[in-house]
Amino acid sequence: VVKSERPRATLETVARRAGVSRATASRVVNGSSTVAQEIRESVTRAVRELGYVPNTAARSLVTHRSDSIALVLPEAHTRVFSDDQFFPRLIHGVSQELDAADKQLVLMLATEPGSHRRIEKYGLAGHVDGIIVASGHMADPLPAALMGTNIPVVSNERVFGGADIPFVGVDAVGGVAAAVRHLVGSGRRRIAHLAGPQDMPAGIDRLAGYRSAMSEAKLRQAVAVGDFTGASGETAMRQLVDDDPDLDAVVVASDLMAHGALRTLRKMGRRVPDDVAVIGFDDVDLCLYTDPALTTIRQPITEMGRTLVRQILRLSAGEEIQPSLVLPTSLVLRESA
Amino acid sequence: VVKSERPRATLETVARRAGVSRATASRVVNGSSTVAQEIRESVTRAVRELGYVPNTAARSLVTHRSDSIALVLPEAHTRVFSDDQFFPRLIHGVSQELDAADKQLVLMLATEPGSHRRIEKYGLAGHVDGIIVASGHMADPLPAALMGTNIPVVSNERVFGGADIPFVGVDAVGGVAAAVRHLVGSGRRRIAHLAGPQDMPAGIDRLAGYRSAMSEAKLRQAVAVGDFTGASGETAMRQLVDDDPDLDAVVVASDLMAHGALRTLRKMGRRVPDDVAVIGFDDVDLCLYTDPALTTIRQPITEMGRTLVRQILRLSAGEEIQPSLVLPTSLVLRESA
DNA sequence: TTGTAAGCGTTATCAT
DNA sequence: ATGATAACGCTTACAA
Repeated sequence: VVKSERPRATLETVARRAGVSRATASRVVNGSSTVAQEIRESVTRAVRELGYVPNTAARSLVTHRSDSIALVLPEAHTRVFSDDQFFPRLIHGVSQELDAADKQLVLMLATEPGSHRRIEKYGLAGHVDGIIVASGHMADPLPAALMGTNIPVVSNERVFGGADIPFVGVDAVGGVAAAVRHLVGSGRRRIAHLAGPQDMPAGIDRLAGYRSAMSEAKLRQAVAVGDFTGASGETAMRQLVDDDPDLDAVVVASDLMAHGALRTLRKMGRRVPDDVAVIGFDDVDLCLYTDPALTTIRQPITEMGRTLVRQILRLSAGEEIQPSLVLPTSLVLRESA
Repeated sequence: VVKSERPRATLETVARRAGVSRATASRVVNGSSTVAQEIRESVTRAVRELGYVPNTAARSLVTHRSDSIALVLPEAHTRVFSDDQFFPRLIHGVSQELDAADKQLVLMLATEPGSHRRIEKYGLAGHVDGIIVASGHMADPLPAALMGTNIPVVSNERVFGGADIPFVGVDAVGGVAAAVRHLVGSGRRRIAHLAGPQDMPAGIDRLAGYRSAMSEAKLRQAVAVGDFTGASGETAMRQLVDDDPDLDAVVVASDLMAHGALRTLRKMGRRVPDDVAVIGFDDVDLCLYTDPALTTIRQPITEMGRTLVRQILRLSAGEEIQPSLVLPTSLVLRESA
């Protein structure tokens, strides 16, 4: 098969073939309403016959838009490349919505401080119409830096420190509180929390939800901190049991840690849920396969990705948006609680 | 804080400030060697002071390069959004290497046939300098279609049907064969294979490795087919045991399926590895946390991503490349075999 | 070694 | 409703 190296059709070619000016051809391509039906058709035909596709470089040179959105993910962030599926699900949602809007997705993994400058520069350069930053730790300098450039930015977490970036989050506080209430409702009283890192909103909010529901129920609080990994879940769980051998429930800040907690509980001879009820957070596939199947707090990651895109698109279109949107979480009941 | 809305610096601005022509400024920015030291410095200074960043649209309009590479992933592909980590790891490797080359990563999820045309068109439009397709099934029409456009394409799997696309794969055949030999070497004789889908190279090759090593060892073969998910691993394992209650080992085509197989074996009262040895494929995080920890065949996904990028970059630079590269797999011994 | 000037393929302004 | 024409910001012959 010989490749047909026929030079790519340009608007000029299309115009000539349709017997109109380049301007008119452009109007048709961009769906302007001020073009005669007849002419519109002949241009459309020329486009089809020539296999014309607009040159985006030329287009964005004049429109100052790129029709692409950057998604920036902190590479080092524990959760990103572990198997908690946050990353793939987020991308999935973002990609879906971007597709629908016919925009491109530019993915940037931020190796901690190294590529920050590169990303900032890229944003500045106007190569993208907007940036979605999936921030990890609070006080991550990147989001604020990005806000400095006058390109639209949204985040998946509220970010402290100077800039307040519009964000789309999930109601972790409410989710954990609901989980605690569920436990209280089923008679549990010595309910501990296996928390995530306290320098990330994801860790902080879940703890806050626990504290609020526990003090509301006037129960004594017990907290151990992990780093969202399975291994940390194992050790933190051991500590929790050592501190209070009579504990009868634990709400864990991630499913991976909950999985670790389950292992520890088995090793320590506690039956789940009979002796100790366990509730995770995230709702990853693994929940179905733990023994027993893990009750968990589900957060709608894919939906978050979609919403994030809708927000950044509005922003880049110059519209006003709500500074924050919080998506609901839900308790998924399985066997462990 | 008032945003300084000072218009973005252009090459013109830089040139004027440095007291040179636009052409010379361009030369400095692009690292041409034919510029006097002194001038180079003053331009560099102007660039810094003005915060100049080249406009890529303008640049690619004239150079016909975009300095970006597309990574196309089949969205529907079971493995992509399950938790086998193929997807994140591949992206990780791709991103790393692209960063190093200062190229952008454009991510496209291909909703099965829907967005194929869109992607093909995008490639055709020359918006990217090259495309990496992570093909799922063989006979996926997309890779071949992309080969039709004269933009460079590489894949992670060999693809049949017409076009032969340069690819970077992993030695699944050798990996599984090595696993079988390991089992034979430790005295196992009734070794079954829990295979993956037979319309994907990933499923086919692993089975081929099994068959080759088994016939070499002159052992009777037993195969059941799953779809790479944990649930399918459970049912296929049950079938395998029902067919041969005395089986003493199983090589599974994915860790997720192996996890399912482990559950079934426990339910059926088989001890692992005492009664039945189990070996998985992939080496996901989960392997450390199964009970017992899963021995598995590790494939270097991240490295594959990096290599894929190196190949596509060469191709887009007009260099010749080897039509195929196969990365080694390795057996990771844990407790299950 | 440096400058001049001609594009690259669009969109957008302004006439007509 | 349509057509000239001037940008958009850059690279690259070609001249000097």
